[in-house]
Amino acid sequence: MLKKERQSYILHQVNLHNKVLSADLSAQMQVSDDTIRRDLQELSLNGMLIKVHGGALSLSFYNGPAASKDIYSYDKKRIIAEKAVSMIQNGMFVLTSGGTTILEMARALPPNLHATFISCSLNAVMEYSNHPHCDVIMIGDKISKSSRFSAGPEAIARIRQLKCDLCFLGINSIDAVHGISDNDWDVVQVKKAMIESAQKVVCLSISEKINTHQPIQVCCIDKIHTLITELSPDDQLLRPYRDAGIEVV
Amino acid sequence: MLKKERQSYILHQVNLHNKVLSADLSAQMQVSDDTIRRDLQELSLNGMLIKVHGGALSLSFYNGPAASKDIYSYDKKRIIAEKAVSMIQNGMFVLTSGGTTILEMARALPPNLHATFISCSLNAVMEYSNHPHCDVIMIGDKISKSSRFSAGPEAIARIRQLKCDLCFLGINSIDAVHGISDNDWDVVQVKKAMIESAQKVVCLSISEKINTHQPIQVCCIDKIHTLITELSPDDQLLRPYRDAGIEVV
DNA sequence: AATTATTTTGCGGTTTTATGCAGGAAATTG
DNA sequence: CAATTTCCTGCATAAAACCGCAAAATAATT
Repeated sequence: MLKKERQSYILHQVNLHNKVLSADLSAQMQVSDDTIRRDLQELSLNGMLIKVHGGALSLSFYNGPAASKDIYSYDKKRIIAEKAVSMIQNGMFVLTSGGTTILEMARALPPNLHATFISCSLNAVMEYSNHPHCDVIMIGDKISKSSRFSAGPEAIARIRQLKCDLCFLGINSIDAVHGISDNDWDVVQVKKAMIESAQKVVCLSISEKINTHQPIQVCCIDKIHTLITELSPDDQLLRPYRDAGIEVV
Repeated sequence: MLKKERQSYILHQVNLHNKVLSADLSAQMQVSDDTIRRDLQELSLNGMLIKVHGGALSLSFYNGPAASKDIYSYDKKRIIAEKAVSMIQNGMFVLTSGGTTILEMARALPPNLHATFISCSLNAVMEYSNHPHCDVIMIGDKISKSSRFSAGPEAIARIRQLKCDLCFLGINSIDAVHGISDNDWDVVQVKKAMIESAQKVVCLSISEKINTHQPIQVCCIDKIHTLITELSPDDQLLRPYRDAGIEVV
């Protein structure tokens, strides 16, 4: 097993479980404690994790999920949110995923809007339920803890019964070849169902995520009607998507 | 369990409850008193909390004026929560309502418990989802905004499909004649369904609510198996309930 | 291809850290 | 003020971290 390989496995484990024990790792990969210790040291030096006596902790353990980075992209998300809310009309049924961009949208809803929001995300539903007039429907199922999201066959079955006007997806990766992709199996299943249950699919993404891809495909690009980023609609980066017939806002 | 992990758990608990007892912590995490004491000492040195004889207080206790009022009934709810969690065994399926007493119970769950919690309450589900091992299932439906609760026929239908080991209800009123009653139609419908879907129904209530009633009946008293209050089980106030054959804890 | 340089790894011995335990001091409670 | 609980100090122990070195694996060079 290569050093790089080992370290990426360690990172994977640490981000998955929020912690790792040196002893576990050395047993799992059949290398000496010293090797693991040196790996953790190196990763810690590069700011990939936090080393502690006996093992290591993920960064999110201290700063909360990537605190500083989020504050940085807050403005961008705000711009996206403003563009998104302008698409929502009174009386509409709106299906949404979770994620920080969607939360920003939920906060940007005009107080006099009368619409119905449907979501699997605990955080999003919480936010929607602060709204004075909008109705909110929570889709239930087993909660996927990392993302605070109902995921499972029950949830998917419920979504399938719907046909909403709009579907807003906060996305992790989009790419003209691979379409939308993500790294969480459960989330992908739910998003797939949401896409099928809406007249119009709108993707929200900060420009950093444009032209990247992740292991699991959500859908190919022709299922998407609209793409919202913080950039100007005629930005060069968005050219491939305009050419593919997507409305870029 | 890593030292930092433990300390972060302590901090979490302190900020949640505004206070912690060393004895509770050492029991919950199965380490010696000394370890906890040293942790508290260290955290106190770093200004993360305020150490006092027997435990620690959150900083907001001194800084923020908010705390002291809550502390009074907090203690009662904490006692109730402790009694309630002791009824939960590994592997059980537990149906719960929402409300502050239930939230307190969710926070008091021992970290090593493995159980499945099912609820309609957004707040409760949020709290359960912080637990490292327990599974959490959200029942979905239209959100009743005032109480942040899924309520409606869909939710009731889902609950009807279950047969759980335990049902914990946080209740607003109980009375030997009228049984349990409440003042929110939607909440009552859901609670009714929950009662029918559990082997054992446990009511949690602070003593102030004993012998009071509200407009809408949830169920009559013989549906209840156990009543938990902050009082001693042989308190005079609870006599009528003991006589009615309810296990009073 | 052979050899040299560089990196990576494992091992023995030492130091540090984390934790529990025992006994006495201090604090809290009734 | 007596009894119980909690706190502190020092000590013991086991685990983890560290250090230096040599073997092994990899990469680079001739």
